[in-house]
Amino acid sequence: MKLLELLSHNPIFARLNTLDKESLVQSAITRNYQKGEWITHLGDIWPFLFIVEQGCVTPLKESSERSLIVVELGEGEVFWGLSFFLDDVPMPVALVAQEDCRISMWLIDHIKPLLLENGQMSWELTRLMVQRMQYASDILDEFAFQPVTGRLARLLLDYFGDAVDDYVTRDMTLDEMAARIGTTREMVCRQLYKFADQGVIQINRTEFMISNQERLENIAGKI
Amino acid sequence: MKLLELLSHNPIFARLNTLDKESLVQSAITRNYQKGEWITHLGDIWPFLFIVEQGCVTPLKESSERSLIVVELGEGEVFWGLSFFLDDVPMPVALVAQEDCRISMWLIDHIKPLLLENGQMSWELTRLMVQRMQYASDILDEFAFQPVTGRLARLLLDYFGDAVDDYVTRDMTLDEMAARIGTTREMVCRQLYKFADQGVIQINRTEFMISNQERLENIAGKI
DNA sequence: TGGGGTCTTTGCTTTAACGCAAATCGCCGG
DNA sequence: CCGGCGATTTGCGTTAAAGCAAAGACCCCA
Repeated sequence: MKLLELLSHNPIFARLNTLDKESLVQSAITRNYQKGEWITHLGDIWPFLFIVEQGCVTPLKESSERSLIVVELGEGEVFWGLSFFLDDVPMPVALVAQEDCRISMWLIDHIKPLLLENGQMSWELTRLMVQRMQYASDILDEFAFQPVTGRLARLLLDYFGDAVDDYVTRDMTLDEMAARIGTTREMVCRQLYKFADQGVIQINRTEFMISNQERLENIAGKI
Repeated sequence: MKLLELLSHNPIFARLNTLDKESLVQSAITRNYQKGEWITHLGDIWPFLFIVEQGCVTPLKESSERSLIVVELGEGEVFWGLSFFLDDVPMPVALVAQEDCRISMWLIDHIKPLLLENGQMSWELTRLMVQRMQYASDILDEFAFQPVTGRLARLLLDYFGDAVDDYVTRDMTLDEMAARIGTTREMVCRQLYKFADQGVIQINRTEFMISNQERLENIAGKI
């Protein structure tokens, strides 16, 4: 989809008049990234707001040992570096291209005037932020109250939701699952086979299915 | 401090004209709460934005077993229920009066027109949200990457920062510390005495001091 | 001054999570 | 078809965290 069209479909930009939108298209810095490429690193001062034009970007947290995939940003989704809004605040996540992708980004100077002029745009941005907070809050809940078992159950439901009573290929590596729930590949593997022993899922080296969705939800939902 | 004065000192409301501010004071719902009283519960639909007039409010997360104190809101600080912005989204935290306190709150109808009219106000609200996100992100970092040891070290530094080489009374219970770092009172107690064994802090039943700040920061900072 | 209630401390036990290393499997290119 | 590479699986040992229970210590108030 073309950038102008993407903007028109995004709640934040949709209500802008055509002139403003076209001016945004003009001032956008558009870049392509290859799968696995780093768009920016954790700790960088990266004062941009961007929209994913194509592909998929994942913000991820990193420590010396492990990394944690926080979310996936697909086509049309908007994200920002904190220093877009607050001077000199470093990125709390790195941004990595999950697949080949293209993003368009802006510096504050091109966006702020629009926000100040346009109450509806500010309002929609605020709402997006509230949604993100809700999401972050859910993640924190899981880490604070749920053991690995529960977090993995939730991941399986979210990611393999259409594998209920139906084999699908395992298209996420153990390492990736581990990164999404904050543990190690070995733990994930063991826990998967423990689920299998309990009859909740069926699994082999390459395929996977959920055989007892209700029970899996039960394991995931004990918050 | 009087409500009007508080508004004038808060970045979000400061730039409003006097008339708008006075109208806000008029439309505010002001309530007093006693220490320990619940302002709202987790999961409630609570569509208010509020400012703390007096005292201290703590948002806290709860599961069946444990609770987690996320932050403290002191005089002049602003907070909101998610359903202030997004219909029917439940509270991700409960709100409890940490001390006797008074808060003034508004429904969306009294605030949204101001936000739409007043770009500067929207902008400041957005900035506040970004700050809160940064804070939330730090908390998540700790839970994802730091063991109890590290989280406790950080808490001691944040909360007893002025107890460096100087005894202070232990004015936070073990249960409260545990709730702030997501563990149990026994763990906190044991870990405190482990720190003492290592010479990092000194502690007895009623008093406490940090005897080796640098080392404590080192323990806290291994992210 | 004594008793109840709350908070702290500690020993013991159990469980969850982790780390390392070896074995195994599946796939891809030659 | 073979070899190699990366991903998966599993066994084993270790550490971190939690749970339970009992023993102290402190404070408040009658």
